[in-house]
Amino acid sequence: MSDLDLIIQRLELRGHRITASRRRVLEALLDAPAHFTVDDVLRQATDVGRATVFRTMKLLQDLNVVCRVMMENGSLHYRLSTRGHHHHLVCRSCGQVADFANCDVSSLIDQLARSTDYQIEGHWLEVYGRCASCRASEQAVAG
Amino acid sequence: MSDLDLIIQRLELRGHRITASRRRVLEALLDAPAHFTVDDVLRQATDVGRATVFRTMKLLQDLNVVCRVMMENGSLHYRLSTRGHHHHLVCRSCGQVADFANCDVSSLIDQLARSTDYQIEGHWLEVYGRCASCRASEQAVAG
DNA sequence: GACAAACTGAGACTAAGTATCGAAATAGTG
DNA sequence: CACTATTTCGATACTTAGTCTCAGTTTGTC
Repeated sequence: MSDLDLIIQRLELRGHRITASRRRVLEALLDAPAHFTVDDVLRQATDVGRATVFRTMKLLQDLNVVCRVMMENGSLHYRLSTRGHHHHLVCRSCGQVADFANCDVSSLIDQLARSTDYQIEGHWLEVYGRCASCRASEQAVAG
Repeated sequence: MSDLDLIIQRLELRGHRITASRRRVLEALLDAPAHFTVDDVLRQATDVGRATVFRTMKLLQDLNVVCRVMMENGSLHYRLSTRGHHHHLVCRSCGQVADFANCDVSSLIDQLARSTDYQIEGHWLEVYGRCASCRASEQAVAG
């Protein structure tokens, strides 16, 4: 079963209708690079209205089909989300985004809950840096 | 020396001019609640142009006078930043924002650097939950 | 006070997203 | 297949957050 079919199944299970527009948006997503903006989808999914693309993106977020990545400049990009809860590691040079799920924020969270008396219910973590290959090529130039 | 004077000193040290508009923006900030939007500042700092308020806010971010808090709905608020590097703990009920700096993300970061071969240079962490007093009042209603 | 550089406000513009609403498509039922 | 309730659609106007431009003003400095 293709990725497209799997997502469609997920939509159906939740009682959402499978329309031509949604199909076109999904095809655009699956065809997009690792992360993209709503505008990219708009350009790709021809003849789908602006509002519909935004609506569909929001729906897909609710269904955990896509997630948002906050870029360092504050702009939000989207990305197909594979796992459930995870975080992003964004390369400042090439923009590559890697997921990581083995996040041990939980011990931090526990400690924080104790010291602040908050009941902690969620968190958002984005990490920025430089990936191995970008570091390598920079070193080549510098040296 | 007042908070205002301290910030003005910081501006001067970096070679920025002290203008009437900047003064008005600063007064508005210092008078604002714990977190606020640019619009709040605009309303408060009368006769300062939109563009100037945005420019000043950006400048103050660079100088670490204010920092941004990402609310759970994705909107950005601003807040006077006391410490250097810190994170936010946002209460979902009352919107109160607490800082925490004793963040032990560093061990997570080290581990992540090893496993991904990224050179990690920055991170952004926001934590959401419910503060003690909101929990107490909810329990009172429920029970 | 003169001067260059920094800064300003007005307003047009962009980007990202929401609201409205009549029209069209869909899923389920007979 | 036809019917119908409901969902979804697209166009468009609007909002929010922020940027850009540019002529005019203010500042710090000499």
